[in-house]
Amino acid sequence: MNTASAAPLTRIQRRNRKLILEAALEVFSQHGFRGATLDQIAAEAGLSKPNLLYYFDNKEAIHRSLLGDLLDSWLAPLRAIDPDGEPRAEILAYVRRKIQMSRDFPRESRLFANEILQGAPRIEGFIRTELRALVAEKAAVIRGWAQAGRIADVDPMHLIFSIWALTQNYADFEAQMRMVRGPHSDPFDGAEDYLETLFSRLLAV
Amino acid sequence: MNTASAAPLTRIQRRNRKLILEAALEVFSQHGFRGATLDQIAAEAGLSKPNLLYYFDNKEAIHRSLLGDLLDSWLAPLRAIDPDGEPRAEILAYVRRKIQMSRDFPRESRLFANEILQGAPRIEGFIRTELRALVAEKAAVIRGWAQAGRIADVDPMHLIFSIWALTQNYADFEAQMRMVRGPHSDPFDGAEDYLETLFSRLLAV
DNA sequence: ATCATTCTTGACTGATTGGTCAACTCTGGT
DNA sequence: ACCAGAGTTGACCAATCAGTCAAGAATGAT
Repeated sequence: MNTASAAPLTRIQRRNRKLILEAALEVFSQHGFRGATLDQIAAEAGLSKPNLLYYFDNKEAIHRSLLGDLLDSWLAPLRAIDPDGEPRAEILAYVRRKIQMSRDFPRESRLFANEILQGAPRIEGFIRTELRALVAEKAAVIRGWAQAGRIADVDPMHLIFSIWALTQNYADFEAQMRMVRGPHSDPFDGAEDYLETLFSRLLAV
Repeated sequence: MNTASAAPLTRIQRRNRKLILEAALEVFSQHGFRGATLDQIAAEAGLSKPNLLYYFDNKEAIHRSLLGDLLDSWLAPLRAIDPDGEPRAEILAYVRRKIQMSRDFPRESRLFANEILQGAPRIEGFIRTELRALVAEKAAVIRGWAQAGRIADVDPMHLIFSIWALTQNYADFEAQMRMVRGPHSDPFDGAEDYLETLFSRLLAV
């Protein structure tokens, strides 16, 4: 039961791998890589620790598998920005996609945040190559829009970073928001409208 | 060498406590509470592990001491918002104070971020009481400004959260920004101007 | 110079960590 | 019903963890 082999997965393999990754996501996203333990993940998954290590080579392999799945879906919303689209609509749609990801996959967002806080040791390659290239490409698109006077003249890099910060914030700092706003509050309430207003006014010519 | 006693600190005590807290900040802010080890902190501080425990009761006492120092300075910039000041200037000054804190104390920001990501178990009390009360107070001030038509009509809660997200972002995700923007870049370059533009346009009536 | 106090640490402990292994049970094709 | 391979786990291991302790070294007031 090693890494990627050509053998087709059995029904049991599919079920247990999913159980493990689901449990690991819960634990890693809350405690980070070093703070998480295999015993905790095993307990959360309802499996024995040796059984975990039957499906994954070691602790890092589980973590790597989670990050791999995550990074794919992380690029998609940014990649979907259409250079030939209506500039303001494209950017606002990107904001909307990102905040929906924070709402639907908050633990994935926190897993990512934990990794960055630790200096991104395990995804440095991804960030320096794929993410960097994609950001450079889309920043050029946005710069073009600004120079053509179709949106306000803002620094594209800061714009992209601010979109990340504002959207992921709702997932990463959800605990704080709930505590500050009270027990019966949903941090996402009004978030989409607020961010649409914010970026609309920022980009208006 | 226990907790808070009335005894005055000696020269050696002051020096070593500072060494320990400095080292602990470095380690805790990168790995979180559970991911950090006393051996690591001891090595970073250049002291032996038993010596660490001569100055602090246990691992948690070191962490608590760091957070305690932090939370004091965390409230100050928000508290400084003057209800009788010029609304837009007050809010922009707050943004400026926050981003300067991110620039000057990035590790403190990451320590805080780590704590929130883990569900804020050790500062839940602080958030639910002091921070919550202060946020409610300042949100009321901002709401008053909006209703008086002195700034645009935005949700004060979302406004405050977005200021936190955008400013702390430069410290918490600094590693990612450096990797995306290249080796010779300073993430803070242009950040202050960008945020001033962003919030100016958001709040303009 | 004396000496009580403060400071320091090597050697330790029991608990927990990631990971192994041999023996076991279950599954599905025949 | 059989059985080869897939799946499972109790018992274990070495390493690391937070924390203890007794004994020694440095300090500073007299």
